[in-house]
Amino acid sequence: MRDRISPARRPGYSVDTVLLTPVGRHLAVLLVRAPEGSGERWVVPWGLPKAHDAALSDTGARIARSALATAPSWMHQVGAFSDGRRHPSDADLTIGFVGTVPLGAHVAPGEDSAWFPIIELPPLSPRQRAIIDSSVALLRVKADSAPVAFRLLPSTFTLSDLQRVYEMLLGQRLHKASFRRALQAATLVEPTEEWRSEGRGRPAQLFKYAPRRRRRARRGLRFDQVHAW
Amino acid sequence: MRDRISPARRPGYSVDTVLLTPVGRHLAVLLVRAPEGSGERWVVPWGLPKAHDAALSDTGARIARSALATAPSWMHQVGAFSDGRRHPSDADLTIGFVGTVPLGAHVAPGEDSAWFPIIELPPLSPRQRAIIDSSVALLRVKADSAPVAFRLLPSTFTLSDLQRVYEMLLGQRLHKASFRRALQAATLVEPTEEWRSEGRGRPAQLFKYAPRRRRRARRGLRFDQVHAW
DNA sequence: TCAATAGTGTCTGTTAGACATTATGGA
DNA sequence: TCCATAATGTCTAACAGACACTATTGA
Repeated sequence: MRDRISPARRPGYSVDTVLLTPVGRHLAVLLVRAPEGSGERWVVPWGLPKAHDAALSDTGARIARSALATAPSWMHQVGAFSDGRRHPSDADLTIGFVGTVPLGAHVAPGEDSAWFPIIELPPLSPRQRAIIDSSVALLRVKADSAPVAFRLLPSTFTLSDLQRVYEMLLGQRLHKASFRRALQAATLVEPTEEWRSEGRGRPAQLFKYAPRRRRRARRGLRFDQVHAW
Repeated sequence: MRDRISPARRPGYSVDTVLLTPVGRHLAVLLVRAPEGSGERWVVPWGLPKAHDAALSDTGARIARSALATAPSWMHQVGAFSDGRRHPSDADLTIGFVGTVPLGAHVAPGEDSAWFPIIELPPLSPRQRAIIDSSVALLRVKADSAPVAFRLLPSTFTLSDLQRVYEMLLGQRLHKASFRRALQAATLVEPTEEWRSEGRGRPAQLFKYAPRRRRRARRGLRFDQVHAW
């Protein structure tokens, strides 16, 4: 029993955008306040396709820009979702997108939106919850196949910033010396002339993303990870 | 009510199933003959959702079973596709699924369907081509995070079979001794009492998939892979 | 001065890849 | 017999992780 809206008027599909940015040691997702009496108090920014959206990604980008007042640094489709009963839209089908916002680049969200660490999400509709989970999983998968980590950082950053981003993407702490050695070997970053001092401790040199050469194939073979499907 | 497609309205979305099985040293995809005059001669098995499909995956599973005359050993959604002009259906939107068929488990396809190695695909609609490419990419990503490789093999197999499957998923040749050492460490397989002789050479022992314990976290960190988005 | 963070050098156990060797069948 | 494939043992260079140490700031 879905909402009593004339079936002919029911939208074909809706689009959700899961926007992620680093906050502290965790990823955070942008949620917007839901209208009163809609079941949940917070929802993922969503919308419906419009005639001038040539591609699916145009719809996602439009919704993201509207929620952020700026464009995300990266977006990717997560998939189509139909299970789970409630969704803010009445659509049977929702296409999910994940987007990134660089560290510190988000304007302070107003009263109608807020960044929630993914380990402390408020109650959400089952479908939106599933889309968020898939979005984080996708970002984590992309972390070691493409430098999506740098989309979560501004154009210059400290190596400690970068390590924290990798740690939140990989979900585990990393060894500092090993991290920097691997980074050196990968020639992904270049130092700048700038330094940044934050509170106590020695100031850190700022680096920029500057991939120089293709890495050679990974050494070896792994039968790792969970066995779950 | 979704199955009642009024003639005036185009269907909301179609579902494509990309079914993959090992053939020789490459993955092959099942294609079915297209009706005369439809633009292409071969198409990926596809269909439209029906009322009794509770979830998206039900539609995909139904289409796959119909094309195979059996159920695939594994299925996963690939995503939603809308770009590319032509598609066998008239739908603006296509949800793609990828499925696996174990080595040798496919019945000889009749005149109306055939397995094509993914390196020698016939002309296809742009959208279906994109869905195939994404399906293969998804399977390759899953190869080292879950033992999807075993879904491409029958219940017992030789270690050379397994290595060939990993090679087609990873897209590179592997070192035999290293492969077996890593496999041993992963405790993913157990030997059976059976042996199989194929042509010349020493007969190979048959193994079965029997994961015994969780692997410990991967050692180290990689900044590998391509930098392309 | 102490505390905190940045950054680097060295050592060691692990291991991926190379190579060699034996085993066992078919042609 | 020759050849092809299976299966395994050994060696070595590479390297992840541990540890220690210096450097440089703010409190």
